[in-house]
Amino acid sequence: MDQYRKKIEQSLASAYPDTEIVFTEPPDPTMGDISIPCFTLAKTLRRNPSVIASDLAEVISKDPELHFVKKTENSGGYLNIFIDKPLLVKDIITAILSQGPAYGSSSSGRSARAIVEHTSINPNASPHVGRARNALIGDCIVRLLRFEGYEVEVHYFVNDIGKQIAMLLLGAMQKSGHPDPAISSCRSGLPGSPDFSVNSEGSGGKNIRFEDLLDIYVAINKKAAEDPDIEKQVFSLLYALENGDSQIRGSFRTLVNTCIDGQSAIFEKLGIKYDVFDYESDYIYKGTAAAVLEMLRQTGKLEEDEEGRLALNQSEYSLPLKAPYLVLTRKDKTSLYPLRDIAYTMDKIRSAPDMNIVVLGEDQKLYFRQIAAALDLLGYKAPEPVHYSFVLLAEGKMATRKGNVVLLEDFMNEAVSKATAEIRKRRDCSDPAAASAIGFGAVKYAILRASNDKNVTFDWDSALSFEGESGPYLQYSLARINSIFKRSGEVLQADPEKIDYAVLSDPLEIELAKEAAAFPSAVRSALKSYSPHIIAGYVYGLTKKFSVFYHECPVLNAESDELRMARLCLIEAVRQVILNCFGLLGIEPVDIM
RNA sequence: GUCCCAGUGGCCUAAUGGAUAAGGCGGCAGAUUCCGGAUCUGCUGAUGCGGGUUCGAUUCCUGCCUGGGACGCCA
Repeated sequence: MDQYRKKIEQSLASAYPDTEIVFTEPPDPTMGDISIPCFTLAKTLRRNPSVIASDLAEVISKDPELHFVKKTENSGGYLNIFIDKPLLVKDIITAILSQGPAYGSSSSGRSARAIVEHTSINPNASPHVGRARNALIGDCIVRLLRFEGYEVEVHYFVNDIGKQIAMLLLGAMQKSGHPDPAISSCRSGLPGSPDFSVNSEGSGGKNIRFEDLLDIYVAINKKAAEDPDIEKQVFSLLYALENGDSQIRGSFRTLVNTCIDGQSAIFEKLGIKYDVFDYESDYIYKGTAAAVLEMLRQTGKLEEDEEGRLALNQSEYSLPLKAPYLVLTRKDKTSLYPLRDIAYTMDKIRSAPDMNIVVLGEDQKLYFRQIAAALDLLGYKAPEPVHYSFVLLAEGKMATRKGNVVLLEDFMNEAVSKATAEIRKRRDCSDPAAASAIGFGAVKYAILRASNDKNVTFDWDSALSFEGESGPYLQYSLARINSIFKRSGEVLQADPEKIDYAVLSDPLEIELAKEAAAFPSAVRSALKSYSPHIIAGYVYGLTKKFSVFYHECPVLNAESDELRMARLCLIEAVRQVILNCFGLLGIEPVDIM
């Protein structure tokens, strides 16, 4: 459709220079394939829209280049254009089949380097479905960029330092039977305090399992709320960590890696992979955080408050803050998260200056503007943030530290066991591979279908629905296409170029082909706004049209051989586009469901 | 208090300022001698409230209401 629009645009441009032609699609296919609203033109040209439409029609009919235009209709200020159907269908199908897996890509990446940072969950527990939204959106963006030809490196920022992780470590030490006296003797927070590492032999950490972390984390947070001593112990741990206590450092790293391994195993099941794990603590050990602090000091905007904390004055950036400061250190000059984040982000920018994306929850919106301002002060162009809203529960918000969450893993397990049951119901057998693909497909679709900035209320029933607009519906449609080819016993011997597409005259066939042809523009708009839901919605629309076609237009039992071949080509093209969408969403095809 | 995001049938979701607001779930009524009924067909039913801009507003501006998020010592 794009190429037709372009040609029409060129043709009209010579007749109407300096006016922009806007194209839309008529609400009903019987009204045409392309439409030009003439109202804005009417205003600039000071003529009736209907007259303008007639004029445009005149120009179009006289241009031999526009032979593909079958007819035009003037409809209340809109000029509706009908494309020659056999030509249209042929163009669509041959384009899809010749480009195959690359169909829909405009290769805008051209091997340029890109970094996408996503997930970056605190390594304190198994991820809940809210965190999963970050990973799924991020992963889809990665897939879109790769589809467009970018050389993408996926980064995960491991927040392995800070109060919450120290809290978890403390909880782990207590849980693993670490003697309390050793902990209390550390309260002074002085370097050289007695050993309370958990990774050396004999003391706990090793036997802490990923599955236990959430309980430990919840328990210690509860305890801390009652006992102020806990916080003091936490700060001593942090002090020791920042000041190079290698055993403490080892304890942190062991615990954090237990968590990261557990988390990435879960995400890997969903097809989400990371290229680089960046450890936040390294920015302290390597001295980069300190170096950045020094750079900021050079700008003259770093101020020390009466308590001794260092904060960046951001008043010139007019951020909607109560006080325009970004606090970078505690009063003991240990770093706060923003400082480490700035140092880290600078690394990423140096590595991929042109395409640098970070996926962040909406709670980070203002914070990220502060980071961007700090980077700007240092002459760095901040990454492009992609924000998303939180997943809520019917009973309220999710909070890891309170323990009222739906874990992604539980969601995945429920979905897979439901898929297993459904398969047994239909085929009376077990098929673990298909069950996983179906269950995980349902999980991904359920999370990706809503636009990023919309709150999602998680509800088990609808999240686990395998009917209607769902992942399994998509896979089912594809399985049906595959099934037709399996039964046909022949793989398209005919050259798609030589098929007579004029036999595809049913409106359902033409609509299906046109829907398939809308894929490239869906990719463009998904990428433009970093919105996976556009792809999700698009592929659902395509499979929906296929289902209708499937019921009305028999392929294998078509009235004639010509029609049969043409329909086979059509569904082969549809299959290709569905597969390309699956590649973008990370949903696996299933042959037999 | 200030700032950001969202408000669409009973529930969930869609719609580059364009024509009759598109789907899913639920409910009701149907479809299988014929390529897979995880499907399809029909019915039911919606733009929070008030102004404004526009030939035209779910979309832009503005006031209010509701929900989510944020606003130097968490990350």
